[in-house]
Amino acid sequence: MAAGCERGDMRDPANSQGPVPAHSAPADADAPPAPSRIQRRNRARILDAALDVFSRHGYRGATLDQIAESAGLSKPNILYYFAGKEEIHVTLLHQLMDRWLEPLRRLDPNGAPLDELLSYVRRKLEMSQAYPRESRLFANEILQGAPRIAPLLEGELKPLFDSTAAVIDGWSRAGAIAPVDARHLIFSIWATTQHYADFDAQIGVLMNGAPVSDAAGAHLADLYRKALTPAPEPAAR
Amino acid sequence: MAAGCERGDMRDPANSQGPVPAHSAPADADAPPAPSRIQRRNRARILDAALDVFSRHGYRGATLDQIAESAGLSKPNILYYFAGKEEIHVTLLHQLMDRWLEPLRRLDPNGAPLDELLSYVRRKLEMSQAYPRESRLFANEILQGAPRIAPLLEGELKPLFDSTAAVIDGWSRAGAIAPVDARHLIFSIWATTQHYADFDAQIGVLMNGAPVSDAAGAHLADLYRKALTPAPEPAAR
DNA sequence: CCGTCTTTTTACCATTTGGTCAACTTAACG
DNA sequence: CGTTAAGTTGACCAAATGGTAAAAAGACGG
Repeated sequence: MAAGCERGDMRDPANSQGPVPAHSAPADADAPPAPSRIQRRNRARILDAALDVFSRHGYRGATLDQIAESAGLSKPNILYYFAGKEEIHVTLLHQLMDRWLEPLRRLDPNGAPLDELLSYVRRKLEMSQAYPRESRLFANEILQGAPRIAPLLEGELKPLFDSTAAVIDGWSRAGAIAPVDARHLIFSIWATTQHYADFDAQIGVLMNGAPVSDAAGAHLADLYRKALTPAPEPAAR
Repeated sequence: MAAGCERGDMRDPANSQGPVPAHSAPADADAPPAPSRIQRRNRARILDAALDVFSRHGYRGATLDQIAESAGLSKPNILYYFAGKEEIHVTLLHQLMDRWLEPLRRLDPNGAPLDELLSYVRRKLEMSQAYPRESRLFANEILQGAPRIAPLLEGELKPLFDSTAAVIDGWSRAGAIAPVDARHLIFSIWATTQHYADFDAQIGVLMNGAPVSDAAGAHLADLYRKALTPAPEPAAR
């Protein structure tokens, strides 16, 4: 037990390198004393290296030595910045969740329903392609039963999921889009977009490594436009 | 260098417990001498336990001790039946690939295009729900860059993928289904169906653990029927 | 009941891994 | 420049892990 407790020690897994109050004036009482330039640089290096390693090998398969080498720091030095392996992982998951929810947050309940949903699909796909490591990190965590991210799913993702589903249900009932199961629609969007990041190795084999991005976007736009465009008047036959 | 080499030693990672030639008559020269009842039982136990553990923790995260305990055997006993951790994993991947390709093989080029594709979706979803551990095992392996399954992807999956895509392209060009990018359609089907197994932990949180199977099937049938039903005559209007 | 072959277990081992510690080096700043 | 705090490192540990050796315990035909 005991835990050394005399480290660089900027606990708080949530913050990462987000904008820290630069003004040192008002002295935020108990707030950690503003990370130095070196702290910011090294924490960023570590998190970047850890993202590489965790996203490729999962939590248990990743080692501190790998992270250290990839970050260009010694292992004890890494443990000077983070209390342990788990804290690094949790920090990454917090960062991730923020970025991950952004496309969903930007879905505007007052926008044009079909446009909003198709834009959401596009943003989600772009995000998967721009941040494949984050996507794989998330997939790894969920595959393993979400042991460390479950609270975030419950506390952050679920409320947003529920409210978005409610919006889509509203659109659906109003006839602005075709009748759909909003929740399963969202699952489908997540599945199809993240697939390009998570199953990248498989796609590489099957497509002979040819780039895939444009065709994927076109295909998904087509798929969801057809699924969501409301049927015209059920009149004639 | 060395390698004990005096074990129960039924190498050949491909076979697993498939039907072994029961007739001991013709003496297949170099074939292993037909596994005993105990061998079959214990190998099956080990593979089942290993499937549990590997599918939850990935290759590197799984330990022989976990597998041993879950199988109800001692660790050395497990190594009596398999040459090492990797051989167990590879054996599972071979089994998996067989089962995994079955729904795709059953897609009939001479059937009714729309029915064939919708049946394929249904079978794939049923398979994901009946064998979630296999789905997760596969996802884990691909997420990690397919280090051990790449040859199987190239040798078994890819030919089937290519020929199926060609069939679908044919249907599409003939106007029997709507115009689609066959390869990305297949990716979408894989993504949406396997999502229910692989992201089960997330879905559990978001759906409050309520059963999901029927709604998922209905939603996917609807999604792909809309995507694939050919547009009627572009005549009137 | 015996001898033989298969199966199982009881110790081990070498390596890896997450983590600690005390000493050393480098900024920061008056 | 010198002092103090921040940052870094080599040397260690204890536990876990994949794997081995050899003896013990069954299974089984004769």
